[in-house]
Amino acid sequence: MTTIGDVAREAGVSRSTVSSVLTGRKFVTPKTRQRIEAAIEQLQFSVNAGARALATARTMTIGVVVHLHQGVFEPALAAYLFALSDAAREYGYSIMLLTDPDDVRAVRDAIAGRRVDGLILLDVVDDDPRLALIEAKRFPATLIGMPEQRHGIDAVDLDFAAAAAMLIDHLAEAGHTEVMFVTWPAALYQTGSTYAVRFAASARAQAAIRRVRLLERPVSVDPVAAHDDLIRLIADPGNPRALLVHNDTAAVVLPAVLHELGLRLPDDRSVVSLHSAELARFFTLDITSVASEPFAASSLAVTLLMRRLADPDAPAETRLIQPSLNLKGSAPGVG
Amino acid sequence: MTTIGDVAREAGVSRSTVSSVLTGRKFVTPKTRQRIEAAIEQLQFSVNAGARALATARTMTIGVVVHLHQGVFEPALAAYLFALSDAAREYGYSIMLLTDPDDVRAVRDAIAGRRVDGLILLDVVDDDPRLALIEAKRFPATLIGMPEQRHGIDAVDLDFAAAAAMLIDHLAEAGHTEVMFVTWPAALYQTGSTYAVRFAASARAQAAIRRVRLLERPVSVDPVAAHDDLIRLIADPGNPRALLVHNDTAAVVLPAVLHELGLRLPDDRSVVSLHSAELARFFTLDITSVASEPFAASSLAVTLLMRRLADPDAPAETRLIQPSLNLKGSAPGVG
DNA sequence: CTGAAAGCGCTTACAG
DNA sequence: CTGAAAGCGCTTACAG
Repeated sequence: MTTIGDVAREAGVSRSTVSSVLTGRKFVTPKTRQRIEAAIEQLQFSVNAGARALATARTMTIGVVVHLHQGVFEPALAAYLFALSDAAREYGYSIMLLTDPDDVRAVRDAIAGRRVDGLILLDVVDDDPRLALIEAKRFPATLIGMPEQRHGIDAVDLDFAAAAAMLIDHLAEAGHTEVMFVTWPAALYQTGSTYAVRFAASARAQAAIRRVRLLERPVSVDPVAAHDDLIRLIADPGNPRALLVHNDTAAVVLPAVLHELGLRLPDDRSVVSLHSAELARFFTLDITSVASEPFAASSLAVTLLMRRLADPDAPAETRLIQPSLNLKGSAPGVG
Repeated sequence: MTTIGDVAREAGVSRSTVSSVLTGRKFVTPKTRQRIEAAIEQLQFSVNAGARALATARTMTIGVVVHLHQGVFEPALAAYLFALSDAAREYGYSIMLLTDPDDVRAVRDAIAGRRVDGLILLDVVDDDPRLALIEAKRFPATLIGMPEQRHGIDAVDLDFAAAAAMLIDHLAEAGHTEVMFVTWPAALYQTGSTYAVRFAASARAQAAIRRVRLLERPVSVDPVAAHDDLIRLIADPGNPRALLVHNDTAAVVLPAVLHELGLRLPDDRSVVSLHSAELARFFTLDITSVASEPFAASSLAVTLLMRRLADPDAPAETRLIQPSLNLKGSAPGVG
């Protein structure tokens, strides 16, 4: 491999001068600069990122911690990863994937090994043990998710509370007084998955305000089991004909279930849902919904992290992304 | 941050001795080893991965190049990324995501910057310009995909030719003499996406052997457009009632299309498909199929790369993963 | 404006 | 078995 020393020799200057043109942080006369650039070109030189990282104490990489705990809808994650990588590249940063199933260890090792300048955490839960660790080390990080206790860490997320309220309103305005709330499995709420918890709490509150009776019905995230759950729930004449869905698998499986039961939207059932727009695209879901915003959330998360890297002492920021309602024909009528 | 020097001082030994216990490549007497380990524990020391990388010339990270070109079914990629990350971790390696839309630059920069020890390329195409680059630099890499010209680079992939033959056989044995081959958009074949090309070529060859007439019909990868394409194709009475599908979007959209047309499997149509098992799970696709094997392919790719890192001069390996037929009720009858 | 020197935090021959 | 020294490829004060 050719090093900065080779370039210096070729250009007949010192290594520091080469470094100056590399970093662009010092003025170099056009003449010698050109000689150096020619040498770089000729030797096909490119700086060793690791060596630079050691010298500058900046790795120019961001660790993305993905904890594939139960109930996470894996296909939706790709959108976040690509969006994060694209956003990071805008700032010259790369993404390192941190997928150790022991998520605390993933964070501890990443910080200890100094392989990344900062962390972005996906799937944050309430009482997330990783947060105290990050806080203690004062390590730059931003959360995608909004736990109750943020430990002074920057966080960004869709405003799930607003989303739930919007969807309840939509059903209420269509005249529904009873709604079946298709939820994630109970386990997900118990782990304290922040978006699930916030969405549910807000749905309940808004339902109370709108005098809508809300019947909560958990559905599996395993597609086959979800299918069976939904068949049972929807076929049960005792259950409301309006559905509020917050469960990606259920949203995906729902069209097939309705088909099997010979039901049509919005004539036989009214459905509103919260799911990712990408998902809706691929599954051609024709359901009035609020879309989660992987792209917006990811790019905002990177922005916050960059700000944090620039100013470690800035006050912690919390940013909620405003949801928007995506109207389809799945819920205009009264069930 | 605490360094190896702090540990050495604390334990009353030299830095090299600390390093010896860290790397485990030299014998250290149990007594001093214990002192050192105690110091490490007490100071919460952890080696700086970047510094080690510089000293050893091994970064312990693998670059995964993902080129999101048109026609790639994004949700399926997550499975590969997680599988790669898990497999890499088994060997102590991490994954760096390389998503520069300029895929040649992605590879060039990764190699030049020495940020990774090796590369894994997803979505390799025929005449892939990245391959010559890798070959020229003799950089360790393995392809997930099987281009005609492998440039001496290790490669692993599902045996798409065998898969196509299996599926054609299945339809032929059910008595079909005409099959509509639902393909990817023409553009994907033109870019030379190796799996698409190999699958199609083998499907044609096997169809000829089995005296099956194959009508190739491209379908969009955009869900909405795919839906319309399929409605049109399937509703056309001139088209065969047996379908061979190689297009993830089409496979996903198909159930809804059949539903809309009031058609049932296998009574009205026979369908076989090639798509990922993960996809089938999430979409509850009930279609006789050959599954692509993201997990097997990823873990084999990492294994090959590790072998390559250990022995840069080993002859190039090419590994095809044998597909298996996953029988569902979608195609037993004669259409 | 340019260069010599020290340093980033490790590892690895090489002496002893 | 342990330590002093050199080196990995950079950057960055500091002189000049």
